[in-house]
Amino acid sequence: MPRAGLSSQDVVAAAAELADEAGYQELTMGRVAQRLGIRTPSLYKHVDDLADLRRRVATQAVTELGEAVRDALQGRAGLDALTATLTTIRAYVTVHPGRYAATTGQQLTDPADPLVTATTRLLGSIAAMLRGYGIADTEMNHAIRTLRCTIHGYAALQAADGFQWSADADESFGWMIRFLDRGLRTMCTPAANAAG
Amino acid sequence: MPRAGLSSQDVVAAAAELADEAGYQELTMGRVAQRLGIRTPSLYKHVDDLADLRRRVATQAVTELGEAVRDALQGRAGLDALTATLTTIRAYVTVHPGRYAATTGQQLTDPADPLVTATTRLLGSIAAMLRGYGIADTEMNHAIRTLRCTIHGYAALQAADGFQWSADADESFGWMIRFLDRGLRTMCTPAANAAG
DNA sequence: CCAGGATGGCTAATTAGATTAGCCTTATGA
DNA sequence: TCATAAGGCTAATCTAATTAGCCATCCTGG
Repeated sequence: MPRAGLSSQDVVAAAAELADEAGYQELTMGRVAQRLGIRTPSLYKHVDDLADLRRRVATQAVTELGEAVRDALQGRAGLDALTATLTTIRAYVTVHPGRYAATTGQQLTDPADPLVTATTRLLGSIAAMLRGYGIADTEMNHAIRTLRCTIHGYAALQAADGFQWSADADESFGWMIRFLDRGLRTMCTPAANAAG
Repeated sequence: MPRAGLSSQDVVAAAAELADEAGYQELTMGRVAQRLGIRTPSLYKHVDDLADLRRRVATQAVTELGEAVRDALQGRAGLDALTATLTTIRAYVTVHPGRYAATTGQQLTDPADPLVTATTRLLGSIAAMLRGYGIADTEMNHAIRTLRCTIHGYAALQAADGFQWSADADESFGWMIRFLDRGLRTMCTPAANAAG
């Protein structure tokens, strides 16, 4: 019988597509194997187990997202860069809800973990974007974490049920961007800090 | 043999405690039954299935959170109210990570669903808090959604791994509150809106 | 007090899904 | 050419959810 000749990458790719198409809860060893045209136990030649597969899908998602954001930031600064970042992330999660869902709930403990590396890279792009706002180095960590919460919250809610937010979801998205922009601009003026 | 005499509430309460203590991924029918001193199939006299149990835990979490926030907002306004809201939510998620984890990934489609009702109530408290900032009615939905994303993002990350954020997690939390406060204050001044 | 249904527990059995053990063929490369 | 690693397979095991059906307890009305 002809050999399929799969790599771990192929398995993860199939799993990612399945999660996007059928929902993250449908990401099972059986369905991934079926999609690849092999029997379930054969998957274990390529991934350790289901937890490993899920984590690899999450890693792929954060990696792709990081690359998309990095590309989107080319030549942009300030509000333009912020808008590009959030728009890119929204587009990614809309197209790949299953992949993003794989990232939620993952632990980020081991520094050598590829998922941690990918996350660090993505946060690095966000840091670069923030630098254009003149955020002081001492406050950079706080700003990154704050933005990360908002972005992750938006993405997680979007991935979970795509927002029921009736017709004005786009307006709310735009409002959120302006809100973040104003917050960043007022947080980095000495006067505003003194006033706080 | 003596009857345990359990109600659905008892089962959900046991499940919620288990999720907090052992982690959401350990929330299984078997472990809940064990904790209640009954056999697994007996649980089905009180809940439909595991998905139902998970959803009930999520509903309890959002309900408790809504009540805590409502209480914390008594007699407060502006930055004081914002701080109280976020501090309350952070405290809740720290004590009850498993319950909060149950809320992530739940669909909010059916308006008659208790989880949707509880979520609406919680968002209502946040709306009341925002009203103190003088947010225009036309922008209230945008503001609520934006704040919801930040809060959910923070809570989800906190519930997932409790933040690795070294020692200055408290400072970042304070920074985030000030950031939101400034954003809300500048978003509701006509001058700022005209400038944007 | 007693019949009788509803309730809430149980055991046994089924199902689905993950995982492991061990076989066997293909591909590869000394 | 043949030894061997890699990658597929079947069969079996294990865990967890779920269903079927039994039986004791409880409560209620006569």
